[in-house]
Amino acid sequence: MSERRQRTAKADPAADEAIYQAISTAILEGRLRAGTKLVEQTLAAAFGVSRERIRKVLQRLGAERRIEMVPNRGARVAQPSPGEIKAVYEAHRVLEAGVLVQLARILTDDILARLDAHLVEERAAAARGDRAASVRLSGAFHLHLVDALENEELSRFLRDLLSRSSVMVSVYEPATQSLCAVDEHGAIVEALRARDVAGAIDLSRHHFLHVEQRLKLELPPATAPDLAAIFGPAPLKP
Amino acid sequence: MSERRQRTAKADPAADEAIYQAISTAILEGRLRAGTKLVEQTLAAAFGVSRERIRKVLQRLGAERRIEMVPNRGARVAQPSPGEIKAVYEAHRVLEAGVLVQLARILTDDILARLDAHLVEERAAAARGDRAASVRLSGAFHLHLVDALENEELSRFLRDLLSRSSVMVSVYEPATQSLCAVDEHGAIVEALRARDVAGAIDLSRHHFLHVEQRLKLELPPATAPDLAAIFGPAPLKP
DNA sequence: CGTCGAACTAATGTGCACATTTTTTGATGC
DNA sequence: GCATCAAAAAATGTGCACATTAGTTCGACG
Repeated sequence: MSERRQRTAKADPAADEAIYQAISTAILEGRLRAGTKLVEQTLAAAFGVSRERIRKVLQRLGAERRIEMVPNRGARVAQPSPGEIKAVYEAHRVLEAGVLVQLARILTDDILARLDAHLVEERAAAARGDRAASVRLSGAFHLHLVDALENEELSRFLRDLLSRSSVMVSVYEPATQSLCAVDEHGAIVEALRARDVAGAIDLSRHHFLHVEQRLKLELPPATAPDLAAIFGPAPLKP
Repeated sequence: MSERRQRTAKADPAADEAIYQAISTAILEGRLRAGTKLVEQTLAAAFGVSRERIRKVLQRLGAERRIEMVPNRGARVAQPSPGEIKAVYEAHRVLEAGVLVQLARILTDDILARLDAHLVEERAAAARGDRAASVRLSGAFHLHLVDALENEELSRFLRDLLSRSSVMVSVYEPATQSLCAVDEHGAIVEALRARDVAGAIDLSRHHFLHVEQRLKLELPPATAPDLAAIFGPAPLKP
């Protein structure tokens, strides 16, 4: 009960993850606007940890292209250009085409059943107007497609793309988040069930084009220097 | 000319890259066997830099899955299981299927001309028996396919897969590296020229299956603890 | 009055010392 | 002789101090 603080943080691996999640969801939910400077010392004070801890988290976010890091100039929340956004969506579209080709080869009733179950869930969320769940499940549908291949590499890549496109949606369409029409998802599953690969790819392609169209590609300057009190005075020790 | 060493390394960004390249190529060329422990202090002494520099490089290699990092237990050269290797090749195959679908849509004479030029180069290397060039150009062919889409995300992902599969080849087939038959590459280009997407995908698929078959999937235990004198006493300051 | 420049401030990069954890070695008891 | 445990040695993780560099402000000169 002495005032003596222990010198080291006892090597707590959960703290890193907690800080990562906090910043990550703050970016996702738009509480940290695109272009906002992320000052290490400020974040360290906000979370009540040392600067090195923050530094590692920022490096990880930088590797995931969620934030942009310039040597000697710090880190900023990524502000993807319309071209980069287009590239991410195109990459997703191209990948899913390959996934559909392979999926048609190994398709089992079990996989179809899981996709159907997901569609039921997704339609239910849409029916009761649960927008948050709809957005989440909409992304999960595409994740289900790759996960069915049971390939860690492909799943990881898609997760990476999804996390980045989520940020983009929050950047370019803060209020009304675009979500995939459930009919389009259902149509893709039906084409798969009929082993119609070309049809499924076409549906997937138009599906993504719809999503891209729905994004209004206008750049809000929005580099308002927010204070890092977004995370509260001491979010880790409430 | 004084003996006084400056305290900091002047923030030399090239040093990090040099160390990264040195370790990277050492893994690639098999001088660092799979499973070899990479001790920070030993590497720091070998390169004549501080331990933190090494630490950053190892973290980068770990993010690329070139080495395996376990908390509190250090880093080892990645020793991918046969399952992981299969996953990487499958991921490459699935991705290339999607690439071929898109490539057929946007195909121009210019792209075909560049692919033809590459095939000429590749055949020349094979004809003169230049094994090293053949291996390099063989990987470059697949890189040319994605690069034709001019999508940074897809190119990055393929580069990642290629660097990992290169390691695997050096692990599982140290002496006679398998290389893609140039005829198969040429056949893919011909199918593309005829806009035969299904045919191109089939050719690509069988092409990868051939490569996979050529890899003898036997695990050499090979965790011989090599000394880090592989890099010489002071490779950065010869 | 505007512009260039130098000092000042603030933020990032890095080496170092120390704590913690893991691994090895040696000794003792069964 | 082998297994178990403890102590030592080694290796990793982390906070801190300081150097370096970008950004800012104030002053002087054209």
